Parts: sequence; structure tokens; C-alpha cells
Amino acid sequence: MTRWLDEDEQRTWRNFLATSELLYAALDRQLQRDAGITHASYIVLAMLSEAPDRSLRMSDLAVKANSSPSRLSHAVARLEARGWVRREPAPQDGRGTVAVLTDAGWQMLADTAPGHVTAVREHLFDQLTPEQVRALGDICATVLDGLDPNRVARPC
Amino acid sequence: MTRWLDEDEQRTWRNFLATSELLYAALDRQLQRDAGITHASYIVLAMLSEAPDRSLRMSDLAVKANSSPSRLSHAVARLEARGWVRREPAPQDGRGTVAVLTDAGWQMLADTAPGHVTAVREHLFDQLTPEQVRALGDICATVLDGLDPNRVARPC
DNA sequence: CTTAGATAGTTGAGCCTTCAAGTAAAGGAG
DNA sequence: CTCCTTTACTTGAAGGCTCAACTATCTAAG
Repeated sequence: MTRWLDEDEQRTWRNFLATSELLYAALDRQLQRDAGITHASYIVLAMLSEAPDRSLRMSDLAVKANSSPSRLSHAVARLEARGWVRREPAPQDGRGTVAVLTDAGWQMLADTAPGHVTAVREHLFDQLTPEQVRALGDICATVLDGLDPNRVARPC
Repeated sequence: MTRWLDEDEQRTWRNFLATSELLYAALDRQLQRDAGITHASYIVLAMLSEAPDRSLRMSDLAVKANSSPSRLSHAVARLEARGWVRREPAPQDGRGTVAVLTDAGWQMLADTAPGHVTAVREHLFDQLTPEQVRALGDICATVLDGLDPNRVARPC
């Protein structure tokens, strides 16, 4: 027998769905309008910018960007065409590819990040108390661990 | 000057993003595999199934499904082609359209809902305590209210 | 009654994502 | 060394979403 959602669960589920969809859509619109880039692509650049040598293996980048290999491959192809990312063969492994953030990509991030952070703050963190921020972080960490157990555990 | 995210905010933001993306992707895959339907389309059917006469004006349905008018229009067109939804002109307003869930659509929901609820429970609610469920609901309600103030307030 | 503006919904083009299939190199067994 | 399996990534086609433009109807002002 199916165990249906109780009232609290129902409410939480609908609020969560609405929040993630509307929040994501709002951020996507802001980035698209101000920088002509998708939120998904922005994250790809952001993850590269934090990595040593501003470069990452495609598979590692895919994990950090919550992306499937295929999606990342297409996204990096588009970013490469715009001159923001470059691809090189991976050393030590002939199968691999490393994506590298170019100077133009770095510059574009530097120009775009302030507006984006402001939007995130406005829509999300300005609404919440520090306790709620920590609680939300904990809850998501728990759920994440159930979705993909090797995620948090890995040394990074 | 941009106020960057502090450590707690950073962590929460990344966990939230990863959670919503991976959770959504998992549910989408489950529905696609078991029922050949997108999560977004499933929600459209689910919202119709709860409405009086199993029918809603397109604009009301769009709000309930967190969808833009255009997205909903396309989605309903696809659902109509599959025989799960029917469109009728709205009474009293020649501009309007009401979407109606057909018997076939109702049946398809009845077949699909158990598996979907099980997946939601497994990925989300089985991981959380009742207190966390309520806390998450409250946090999302707060954020939602900031994103779209007329949302909660409306009498429904 | 006429007209200007707002509202409801649809459409098509272009972009993004998914899925399945394909290439190529690495690793491991015999 | 050879073959087989696994891993890493890419590709093309099909489908969904976004944006801007369009049609039709309603509302309100004069």
C-alpha cells in the first residue's frame, strides 16, 4: 500500500517545489538578461574559477555542477565557442579532457558575479534568519546524502 | 559594494542548489521511465485532479503549476494530444480557456501517483524528522512570500 | 458608441537538456 | 601480448522551455 503524504509533508513538498522552481527561474532570468548566460553555465564557470589552475576534469566538473556528462559536454562546447572555456587533453589519461577557464571567462565572471550574488541574497538570504540559513543547510545536506552518498564523504 | 555570501550562506546555497537539482532530476527520471511523462506535466495533471470539476482556467493552472503561460500552453497542448486533457472555452470570458482532466488522464494519474509518492518519500521525507519537515516548509513559505507576495495571501 | 489599453492565451524559433549510441583509451585476466 | 570490460567523453536527434510577437476579447474613458 502506498503511504500518502500527510498534511505537513504535503505543504512542505509544495512549498519546496514552488520555491526551488521560482527561485531558479528568477536567477536564470536575471543572468540571462544581464549577462546573456544560463544559470547552469554560470555555475560551470564559477566552479572552474575556484579550482586550482582554473581547470577541472570534465567528470569532476560535472559533479560540482550537478550535471550529467552529456549536459556538461554540450554546455562546455557552447562556452568554448564563446571563448570563455578552453579544452585540453588530460595529462596521464588519454581518455580525459580538462576544461580550463580562459581570461575572458574569468573577466566575464568578475563582471557578472556581483549582480548574481545580489539577486541570490535578495531572493533567499534577506528573507531568512541566520538560524534558518543554518537549518536549511543542514536539511539539504541530509537529503543530499541520501540522493548521492559519495558526494559529501569525498575529500574533495 | 557587493556583500558576498558568508560561509554558512555559501554552504546553504550550494546544498540547496544541489538538492533541488538532483531531487528534481531523480523524480523526473522516475516519472519518465515509469509513465513516460515529465514531472512538470505530472504536476499539471495533479493540479487539475484536485480542482472542482477537474478543471481550471489556464492562468490559474499556470500559478498552481509554477509555470509561465507559454510553458503551460505548450504542456497542455502535448497533454491534449495524448488524450489526458481537453480544452474548452471559458464561460463568461471569451478570452479564457479552461483545461479539463479527461477520464483517461485521471486513470493515468491513478496509475502513476503511487510510484511517484513513493519516490518523493524515499528521497525526501524518509531522510527528515517531522521537525525538519515543518522547518523546511516554513522556510520555503517565507522565501516564497518574498518571491511572489500574492501567492500565499490569495484566498484560493 | 468608439477607442485605447489591459488581459488571456497561443504560436514559432531558437536554445538547452535528455537519451541512446558511438569512439577511444585504460585496466585486468589469461 | 590479446581480448574483454570498464571508464571518459562526445554526438545527434527528439522533446521541452523561453522569449518575443501575435490574436482575440474585455474594460473603461470620453
